[in-house]
Amino acid sequence: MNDIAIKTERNGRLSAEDWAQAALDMIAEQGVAAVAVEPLARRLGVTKGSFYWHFPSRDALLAAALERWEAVEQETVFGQLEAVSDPRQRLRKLFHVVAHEVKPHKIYSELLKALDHAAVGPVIERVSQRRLEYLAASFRQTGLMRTDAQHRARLAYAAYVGFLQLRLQLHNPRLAQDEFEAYVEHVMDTLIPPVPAPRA
Amino acid sequence: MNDIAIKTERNGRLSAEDWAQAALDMIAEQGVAAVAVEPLARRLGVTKGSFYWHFPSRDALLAAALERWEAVEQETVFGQLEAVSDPRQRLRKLFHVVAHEVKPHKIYSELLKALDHAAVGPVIERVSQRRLEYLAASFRQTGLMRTDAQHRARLAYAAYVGFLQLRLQLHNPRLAQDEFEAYVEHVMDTLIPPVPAPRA
DNA sequence: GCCGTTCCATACGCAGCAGTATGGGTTTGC
DNA sequence: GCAAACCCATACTGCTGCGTATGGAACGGC
Repeated sequence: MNDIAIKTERNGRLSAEDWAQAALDMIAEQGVAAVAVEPLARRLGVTKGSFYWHFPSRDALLAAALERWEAVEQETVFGQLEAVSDPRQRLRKLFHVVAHEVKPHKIYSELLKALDHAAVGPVIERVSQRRLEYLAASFRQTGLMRTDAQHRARLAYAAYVGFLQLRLQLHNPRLAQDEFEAYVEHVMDTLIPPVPAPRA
Repeated sequence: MNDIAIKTERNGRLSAEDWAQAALDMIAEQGVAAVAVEPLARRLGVTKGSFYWHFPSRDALLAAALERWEAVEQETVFGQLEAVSDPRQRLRKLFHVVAHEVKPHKIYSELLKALDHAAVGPVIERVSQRRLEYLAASFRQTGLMRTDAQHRARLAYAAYVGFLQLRLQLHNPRLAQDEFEAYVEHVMDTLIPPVPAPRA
């Protein structure tokens, strides 16, 4: 009784974008491998006949979904940081946002797991590269020399990726709420360079 | 011509351990989802008839493979560090080993990707917990207070996990060999606390 | 209201993997 | 050297997903 309801909300016909969005939802929930035509059709309340009118193959759907995701990925997380001018405060806000808004990163996490897939690899490559450069630029502004800023960006980004992997399934979830806050503070104190002391 | 050779090297019969090892090899190469009976049988130069004598089901094979892995996982990486007594040197050696011996961590990386799997989750939970406690204890010995040591261990371990994910497919591989060494140095300088200054 | 386009259902063939049944070959105990 | 346990091949069934073919319903222009 849940499978049919989804379609009737949107009266009747589907578009290619609907299928791409459904594929992204499926990726977020169960990963890239779960993007299958017939299960998606069941969820949307239609049959394969619908799908193969909009797309020539499953791979085409995956490509469209990834393209759609990459297009809107920009403002999802890093868009909230435009306003903050101070690099340290911007990095702190970034860490805070990443630590608490996990849902938007679900798709990215699942795509990382499918890095070996031919269609996924290049997308993650580009997105990660952009984010790394953004991080490196921010660290550069905090006073780190160029290579150190790049290395610190790599370290912070690796910690971010590992955090995504380890968070969902690991340790008791809500008992350690404030302990988690303390952890985030520790991460920021460790990775964000201190303000240079004013020369006496 | 490659599929048949593997079996004939080991003359004839297979054991349950052979199947478990083959499953682990498959996990290292193509992930948990690739652990399928018939492909493994083809690789081993036998048929399914062999498998279903040793195991009642595919899940049983996965469970046996995971049990085998968890049993030998201890000495694989962390066993090399028993000798080093100085905590800072031990951490440095750990970082160095992790950064350069990637192959042994391939299985762990693939198991992380399958954390949602019912049979994989508990194993990773236990292994990660043990490693985290080892890390926390080492950081504790460097002078960090207990909570800081735990947080630093989480951070270092998240960086380790993210490193595993990002390494294989990302960026040009061998051109940045010495740049990579510089990165590892940066990570150690950032995460390993300095020796406390002798009181003047 | 007619027709062409758009969208979808039904029904098919094909392939890959899980699991079962059964019989045959090989080793081992004695 | 014989019987019993051991190990494997063959030949099935069943399920699920991909892709195709074809016809029909709904919607749009006019």
